[in-house]
Amino acid sequence: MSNRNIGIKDVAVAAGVSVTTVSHVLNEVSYARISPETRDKVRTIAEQLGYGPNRLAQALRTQRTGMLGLVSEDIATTPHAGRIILGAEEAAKARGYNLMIINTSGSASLESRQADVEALLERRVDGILYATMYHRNVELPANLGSVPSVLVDSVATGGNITAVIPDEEGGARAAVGALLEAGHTRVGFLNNTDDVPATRQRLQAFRATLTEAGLDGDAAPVESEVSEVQGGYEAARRILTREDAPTGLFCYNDRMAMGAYRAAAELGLTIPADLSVVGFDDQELIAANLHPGLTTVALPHYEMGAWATEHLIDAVEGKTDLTLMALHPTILSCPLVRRDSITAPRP
Amino acid sequence: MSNRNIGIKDVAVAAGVSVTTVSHVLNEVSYARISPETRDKVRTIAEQLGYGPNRLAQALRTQRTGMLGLVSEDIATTPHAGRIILGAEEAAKARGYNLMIINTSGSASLESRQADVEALLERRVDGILYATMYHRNVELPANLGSVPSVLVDSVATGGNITAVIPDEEGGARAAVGALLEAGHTRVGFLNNTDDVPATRQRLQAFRATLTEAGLDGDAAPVESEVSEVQGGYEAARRILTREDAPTGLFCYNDRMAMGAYRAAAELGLTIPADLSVVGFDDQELIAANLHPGLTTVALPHYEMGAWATEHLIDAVEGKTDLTLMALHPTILSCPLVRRDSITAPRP
DNA sequence: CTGAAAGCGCTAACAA
DNA sequence: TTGTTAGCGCTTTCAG
Repeated sequence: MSNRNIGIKDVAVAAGVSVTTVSHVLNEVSYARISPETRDKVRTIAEQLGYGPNRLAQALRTQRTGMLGLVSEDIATTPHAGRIILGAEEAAKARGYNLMIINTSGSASLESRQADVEALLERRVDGILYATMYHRNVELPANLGSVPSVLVDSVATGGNITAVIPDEEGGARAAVGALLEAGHTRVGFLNNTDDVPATRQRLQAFRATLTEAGLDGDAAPVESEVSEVQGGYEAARRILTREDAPTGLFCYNDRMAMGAYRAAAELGLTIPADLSVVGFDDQELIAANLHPGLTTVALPHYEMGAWATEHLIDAVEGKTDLTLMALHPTILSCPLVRRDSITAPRP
Repeated sequence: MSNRNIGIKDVAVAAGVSVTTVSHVLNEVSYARISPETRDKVRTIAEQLGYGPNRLAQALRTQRTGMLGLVSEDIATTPHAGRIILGAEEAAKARGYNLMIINTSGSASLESRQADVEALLERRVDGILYATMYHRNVELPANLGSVPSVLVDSVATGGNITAVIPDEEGGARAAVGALLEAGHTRVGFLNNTDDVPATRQRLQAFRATLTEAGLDGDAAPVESEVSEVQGGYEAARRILTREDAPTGLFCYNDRMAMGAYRAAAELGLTIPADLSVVGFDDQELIAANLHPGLTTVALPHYEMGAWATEHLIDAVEGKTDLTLMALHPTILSCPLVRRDSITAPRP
C-alpha cells in the first residue's frame, strides 16, 4: 500500500541519487541517460517505500492536471445520464485522465451554471464536458470558452462549440422502416408535445420515410401528447379508434409506448398480432420488460460520452483542433433494437 | 469572466501591496489587521483583473484539496446509482467540496479496485466515498484506510469502516403493514433467489410482521425467483394458483411486481380489487407508470449519498471521529410510497 | 498595519 | 551519466 508521506526526495536519499534522477526514471524521460543499475535501484526503493506521486505538485509544475470536468445538467433525473457519465469515465480512464463531476440544474440561472464551471476552472481541469440531459439548445456559460470543451447531447444557441448529438432522423427512419419492412401500410405516430428538436425531427422523418415508400406520409395519422406513459395511453386510444386506425405504431419514446400497450390491451388488441409497436430511447427497464419486449431505437448515450471525451482529450493534447469540429455537430447513430413487438399485419 | 493567467502576485503589484496582504484579504484571515481601504482596493483590483485562485497551489500548500473521491461500483447499470451520486454531489457542493468520480466494476479484481483508489489518493482527495450498487458485503481495497472513508449501501467483510445502509427490515415491515392495515389476512411474498442480505431480511421481516399481527407468519406462502420481471411473473403465477392463494402480495422489488401485474391480468385478477400488491425500490419508471400505480417502498439512495458525504466531511474537518461510527452501520429508513395498488380485500 | 521569505512536491533547464 | 537549482502559485511564520 502506498504511503502518502513519501516524496521523491525521500526516494532520492534512500537510493543515494538526486531528485532529478528519481524524477527521470520514474517518468521514463526519453532524453535522460541513466544506467540500468541506477534505474533498477530507484524503482526498487520507490516501490519499497511505497512512493506514489503527488499529482497536485506535478500539475502545478506542468500546468496539466489530467483532470476533466464534467458538468451534468440534472444528473440523476434520467437513467440516460449514467450512460453518458460511464462512457466519459471509461474513455477518460483509458487515457489516464480522471473526471470531476458537478451537477447543475438545467433550470438554474446562467450565473449559477457559470459558477459551476468556475469551480472546475479553479481546479485547473484540462478540459470540460458539458452534458445536458435532453437533446436541445442550451445557453452556455461564457467561461466555458476558457478551456477546451465539448457539448454532449445538445447544441449551443451560439453554436460555436464542438457538440455531439444523436441521429434523431436516422433513428426515426429506422423505426418506421422496421414497420414498413414488416409489411405495414397503415402506420401512425404518437408524438411528443414539447418543442424540442427531437419532436420535429422524428415527425419529419416519419412522414418522409412513409412518402419515400410510396405511402401518403402527409396524411398518416399522428396524435400528440406529453411524452409520458399517461400521454401515450391517451394518444394511443385516440389513434386506435380513428377511422384510419394504424396497424403499425411508432411512438415518440418508450414511455409513450408503454401507455400504448395498455390502450391496446383495453381495446382488445394483441401486440404484435393486431398492432405492431416501435419505441424510442431503449430504456431497458421499460423496453426489455414490457410484454412482448419492445422493439425500439437506442440513444447512443454511452457513445456520446466516450466520443466527447476522446476528442476533448485530443484537443487538450494538441492532436485536434476543436474549433474545426465546432462548425457542425457530430451526429452519432441510433441503432434499432429488435425485440418482439413487430410482426406482419393481419392480411 | 475570470482570467486564468492572473495570480495573486499580479493583483499585489496592481494594488501596490504585497502578496501577503492580498492573500490575507482574499482569504479573510482573521488575525490579519488590514485597513479597510486596503481591503477594498485589493478586492476591487482582484475583481477587475478577473482573479481566480489556483486551487492546486492552495492545496499543495495547505494539504487540503477540498476534493472527495467517489468510487462507484457499476455506476450506470442501475438508476439508483445516480441518486447516490446526486446526494453526494449536492452535500459536497453545499460545503464547498467537489467530487472526483471513478467507476469500477463490482466484479473487478481487488487489485484493480485498489488501483482506482490509488488514483484518488495520488490526487490527494481529502476523503473517499465507496459506493456499491447493491446492499451487500464487499471486500475493500486496503489502501482505502489511508484517508477518511465511508461505505455507501454495503458493509465491509472486515467491518471496521463507517457504513450507511438502508433499513431493509423496516421497509419490509412497512410494506407488509400496509397490506395488513388494508385488512388482508392472506398475504404472500415473492422473494428473490440471490443470497444477499436483503433477501433474508425482507423474508424475515415478512414473517415476523405477520406473526406479530396474529397470523401464521411461518406458514405464509412464499415463492422465490430471480428478481426480474420474468421471475416475478413466474413466481406470481405459482403463488396465485396455490390452494392458499394470497389476496395481498409483497414483492421483493418493483420489477418482480411488474411481472406480478402481468400474471394477475392473465389470471383475470384485477389490481387492486382482486389482488393488492406492494413492491420495493420505488423505481419511478416502473412504480409510477404501472397501472394502477404501484405502492412500494423507497430506498434512501439520495439520503445515503448525502449522509455519507456529510459525515465524511465532518471527519475530514476533524469534527467527527469516524472510527467511533464504524462499530455499527448507520441505518436509514425506507419510507412507504403510497400509490394505488392496495385496497381492502373482497369480503 | 504590512511585507519578506520559506516551502508545499515536483519538473526541467542547465551544469558538471 | 548525474546533480543543482529555479520556479509552478499559494499560505504562513516571523519581522518590521
